[in-house]
Amino acid sequence: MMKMMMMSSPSRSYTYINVSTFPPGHDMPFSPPEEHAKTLQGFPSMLQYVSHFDTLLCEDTMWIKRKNDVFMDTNREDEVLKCREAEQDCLIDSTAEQRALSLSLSGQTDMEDRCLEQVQSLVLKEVQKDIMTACKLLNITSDPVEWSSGHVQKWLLWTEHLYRLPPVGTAFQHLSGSELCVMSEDEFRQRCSPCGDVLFAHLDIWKTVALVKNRCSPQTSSFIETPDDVSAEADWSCSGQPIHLWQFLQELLLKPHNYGGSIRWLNKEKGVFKIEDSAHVAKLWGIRKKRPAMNYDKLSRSIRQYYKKGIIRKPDVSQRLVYQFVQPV
DNA sequence: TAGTAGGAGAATA
DNA sequence: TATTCTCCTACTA
Repeated sequence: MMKMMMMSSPSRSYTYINVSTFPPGHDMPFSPPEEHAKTLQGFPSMLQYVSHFDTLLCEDTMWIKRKNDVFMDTNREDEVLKCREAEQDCLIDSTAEQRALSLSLSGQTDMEDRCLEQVQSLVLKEVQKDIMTACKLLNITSDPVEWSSGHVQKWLLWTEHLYRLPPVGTAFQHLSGSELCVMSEDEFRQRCSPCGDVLFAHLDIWKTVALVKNRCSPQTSSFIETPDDVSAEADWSCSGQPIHLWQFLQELLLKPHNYGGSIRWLNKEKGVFKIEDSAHVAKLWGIRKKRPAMNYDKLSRSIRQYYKKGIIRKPDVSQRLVYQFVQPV
């Protein structure tokens, strides 16, 4: 697993998962090495540094670094619990070893490697899900090598908005995905000094996942898609159908760890949702539909068109920015 | 000021 | 042709 995750880049590779919380008592004053801070520039503020597993713990993100090779984070509750359990086990075992002074250093390393592999497996699954969602929303393939220059621009805009990066402008204009993929981190920095390294890291995640996916057949892989995931992927990667606004909103709502700050359920059973960041949701919709002039005024007008069609309505008690799917999701 | 509501015509797939 | 975009006016919180 470790080898597979390292293969994508000649320098190093990254993957990530978001973690909303972390077990109390494991917090340590944050003092990341300089190269970590550099690589993590543009991501959520880093608050703490946990040395076990060489883990960087941020406000809502856990970054795990191992031998300069892998970054990870997650915020799915179930994955978080498993990550915690895996890490807790290692912490407990590690303490016992120190007290007993009976296990060799190599044995401890093996155990840590096993735990790390468990976490990595969860991480990769999570990353794949996120990438599938992004592909569906952007209507692009998951392998950056296959992207046209238009796809590259969509991905750049998307990443820029998702991670609140400074505008990339025309730094990567007219570049195809294959051209983008052979560029070094230095070239990224030269083209886009404020966030080139961050974009390089994100592209590297996509490249890594595409590489792992291509190398592992569904029969032999322990972490590639479940049957449901496969059908979901087929649905988004091959359909090419224009997406409707109500579908787009539902997809954002299905990824609360990515878009919870912009749109969230108030009552999922009744289909009631609230747009928290109207400008951001409109921007995302504009990117998806290649309508750079999209704003909330226009998006809300489109939502109101659904009133007559019986797709979306205002809830019984009308509130600003709150809507309700007539057919609960 | 920002959001809501809806009419009307244009653009797009 | 259906859907969405765009622009508009009027109104509300």
